[in-house]
Amino acid sequence: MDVITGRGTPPGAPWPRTEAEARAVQDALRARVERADRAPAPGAPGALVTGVDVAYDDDRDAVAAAAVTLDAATLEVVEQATARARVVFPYVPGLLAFREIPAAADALSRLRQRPGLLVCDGYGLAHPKRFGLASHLGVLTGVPSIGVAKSPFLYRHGPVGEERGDGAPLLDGEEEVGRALRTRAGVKPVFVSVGHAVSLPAACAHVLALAPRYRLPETTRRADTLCRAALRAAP
DNA sequence: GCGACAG
DNA sequence: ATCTTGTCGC
Repeated sequence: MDVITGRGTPPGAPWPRTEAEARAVQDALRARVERADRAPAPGAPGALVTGVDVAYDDDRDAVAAAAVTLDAATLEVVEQATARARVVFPYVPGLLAFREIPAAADALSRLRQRPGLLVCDGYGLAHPKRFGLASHLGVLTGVPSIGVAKSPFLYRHGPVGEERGDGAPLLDGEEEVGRALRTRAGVKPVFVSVGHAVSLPAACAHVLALAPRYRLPETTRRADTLCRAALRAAP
């Protein structure tokens, strides 16, 4: 698919190397997040949903990314791609995108079909600058995106019902920035936030449709397994 | 200034 | 993210 980042670097400007440069990029791109929902309906037959994940080996300075596209209705794999690269940015809370996107965009660019939705590991609008990894990847590709995280990051939430589908607002003070969503009865919830061109209710519906059995969406499970395999594949 | 902090 | 075995439970 077409990724305007080409091999992972935005056109015109080199990838940020310092925290200050990275924060400036977030400030510049945040206005490009679309609010209107143009993602396919959750579980829509034939709709394509792509999970993206990245694995690291800091000792070998290596990263591997994977993009796995599933049919939204059957959750079967339609196509998948991987990419390997060097670590270009350290992990800094709030700047995760600058560490993950170069390799992730490379893997995405190797997909033949453009998906209707991207599912990222981490957050979108639930971010200090309201521009987390999911929003960043959504804006760069133009594809609607959501973020599904495994921990609440900087945010708080009230009690979440014990049944699958129960949820509670993720709050930054008074502002709702996402949702703690139970995908499996009695299991720790996941933390969903809007990335780009998707509403929060729709994002939650997508997550539930993508996670019929396990805590995490099948998209992220598949992408996680694949990028780990790709990392150890080529020493 | 110090601690917390998606992956 | 990653270092790591067995074990409890559906």
